[in-house]
Amino acid sequence: MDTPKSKNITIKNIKKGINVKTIAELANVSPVTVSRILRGKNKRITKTTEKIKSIAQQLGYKKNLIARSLKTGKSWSIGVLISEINSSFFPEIIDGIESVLYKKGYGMILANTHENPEIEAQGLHNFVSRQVNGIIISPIIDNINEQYFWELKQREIPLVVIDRKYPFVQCDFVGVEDKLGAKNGVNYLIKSGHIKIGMLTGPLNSYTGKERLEGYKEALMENGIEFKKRYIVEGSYVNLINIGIEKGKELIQKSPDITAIFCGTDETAIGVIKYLKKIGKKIPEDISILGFGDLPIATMVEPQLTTIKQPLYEIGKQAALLLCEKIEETNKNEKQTILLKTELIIRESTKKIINSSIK
Amino acid sequence: MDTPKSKNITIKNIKKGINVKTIAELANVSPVTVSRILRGKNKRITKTTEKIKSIAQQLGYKKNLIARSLKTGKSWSIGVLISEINSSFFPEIIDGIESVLYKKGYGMILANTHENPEIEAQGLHNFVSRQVNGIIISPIIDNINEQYFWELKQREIPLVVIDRKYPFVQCDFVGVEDKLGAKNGVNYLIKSGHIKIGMLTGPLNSYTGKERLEGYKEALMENGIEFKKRYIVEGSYVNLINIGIEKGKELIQKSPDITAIFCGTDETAIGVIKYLKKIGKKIPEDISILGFGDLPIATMVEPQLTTIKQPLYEIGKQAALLLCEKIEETNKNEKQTILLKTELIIRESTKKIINSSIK
DNA sequence: TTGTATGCGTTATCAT
DNA sequence: ATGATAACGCATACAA
Repeated sequence: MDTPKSKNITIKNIKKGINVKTIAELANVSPVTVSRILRGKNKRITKTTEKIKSIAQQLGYKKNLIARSLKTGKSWSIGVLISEINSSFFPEIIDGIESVLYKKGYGMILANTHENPEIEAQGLHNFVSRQVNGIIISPIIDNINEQYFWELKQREIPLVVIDRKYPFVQCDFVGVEDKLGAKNGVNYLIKSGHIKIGMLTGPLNSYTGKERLEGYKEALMENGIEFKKRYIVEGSYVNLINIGIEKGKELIQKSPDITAIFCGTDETAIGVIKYLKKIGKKIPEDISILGFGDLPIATMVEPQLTTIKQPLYEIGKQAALLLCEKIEETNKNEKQTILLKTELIIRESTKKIINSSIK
Repeated sequence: MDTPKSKNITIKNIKKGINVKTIAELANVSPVTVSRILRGKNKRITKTTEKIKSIAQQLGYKKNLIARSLKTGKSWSIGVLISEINSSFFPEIIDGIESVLYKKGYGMILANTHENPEIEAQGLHNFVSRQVNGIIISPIIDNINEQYFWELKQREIPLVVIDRKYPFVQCDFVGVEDKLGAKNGVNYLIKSGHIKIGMLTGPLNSYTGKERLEGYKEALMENGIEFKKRYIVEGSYVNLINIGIEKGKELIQKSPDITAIFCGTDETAIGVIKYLKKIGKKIPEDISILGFGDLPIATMVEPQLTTIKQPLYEIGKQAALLLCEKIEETNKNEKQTILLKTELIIRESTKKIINSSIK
């Protein structure tokens, strides 16, 4: 290895201030040459090539991505804005997102809105300030930050929306077939002999809440079953277990005749089961329970939950892939909607009934 | 509002290229003045102050944090490196971290090692490249990236380790009183009359796995109960439910006489319960089960889990606060270790026994 | 292949 | 309070 000729490089520089200039001085070449060689822009390997690589290695040189970003206009970072990291829903999506971004070399800046519109606005603002090359967002339910989407468009920052489709703006979207999934699930209940089927919906000001209710309605309609409002109770997406307990109670008291309940999420389903057990009902013997999501807990509880599986990891992966295509401009399509398939997972919380009045 | 005098600002500039220079030209001042005013460095409010703020507002100017970082040497970003985002453990910690960082104005760059040492090394490398001002890390179990810690020290990048203490390097650490928590839990079992207490440990090459086993041993010792190797089975930190089922079986077959099992995590506890139920055992009547963690699932399963609560959100919060102190140099202390208190949460999976041979 | 000149957007410094 | 100059670290364009 070369012993670099003594120059006026201070200890301090060696410890934390190693840059192309430092290396250039030590190697007696210009900074540009160092930059080129370290980026592999020179094809032939010469003495200088090796010398410079060796020095960089010894000094622990790491490229300054901030400086590179400023020069090249590409930050290699992606903003991910979700509503609640501390949930059983988003972490798997983030895992999927990160798996793609990591491979492509993008860094992920994560922010959490807690369903607060001001924080959402601030988060998007920060992303712009940080010059992100793209954004993945799961908008808050009461999406009132419409102007921000427009602004991102003006700045030509690609945006992919996940989970909750934004109703008023055309955008790239990745989600699941909420409506069809719900419909298939309820169809299964109907085929199992259930007619009086209750539903504990998600919040009906949310995309997924509405879609899943639609699916429920469609399944009833296609089977000639009348839709009754008293079989419906609206839930929310916070404090899910307790919502399940409360609203499950409300539903049963309003409509004690139901033989099955379709719940908008696995967690509310678990809450409902908790309540039903408490009042002495047996699941699925007395009442069948159908969840939505297939979260890990679905197999931990008893009875194990029959539910509609959402491919969370895949949502994240597809969203990140789509975003990268938009960034790299390899995908010139107009705004597109990717709906991933759901899958009905039949476990223990649902049961066929035979003595149905119609059957 | 001022109508800015017509200058040669193109539409394209207005859309995405608004910077201090653009605003300066429109306001007939120098870029420096714009910069100062937008940063609030001028105390007196003059016509120009308002004029510039108004123009910036109208044009949707957002500061370029990349450029500012390069100039000021402060990136306002923090790297967070964890082993598995898709778990019931880290998301809450991240929530705690983010709550602090958001308030202070730092962005969070998140990366996921999946317990892979190469990805961990790469992740730290990326953080350095991105000029992060600090790092929070939960190291992989077989921590072989020791040189990286040294390198970060050389670069004077503050580092806070969470959850898994790094054994060979002195570092700032935030975790919980694993040993004491485990000891208190096992003490509770002993006070409830249990003597033959099995343990399904975490991986014993991990800090937490070792500490919790230590706590178990100490509790036995202090109560004059002999430690028996055949009461111990080693688990891992992946695929936890199945590990619980498998290793629970192994433990019961090895030592059918045990009346209680202390599990290294809530999830393995749930796995163990699953297995025990399958072979017809009743919980807690036949065997008491004690978990560790108090994850949300602890109250969803049946019986609800008696467990040792780890304050996850608080771990994240304290780690972020400590990191910020180190960055802002308001905390000049040597490397410090913060151990948060655990809490024994008594629920339904444990029971007193009376016909103990000693009692 | 190598080097010179220049600029990315911002701010620190020094002067006015 | 304002402005002129320079610099952060890197990479592009052009010339040699």
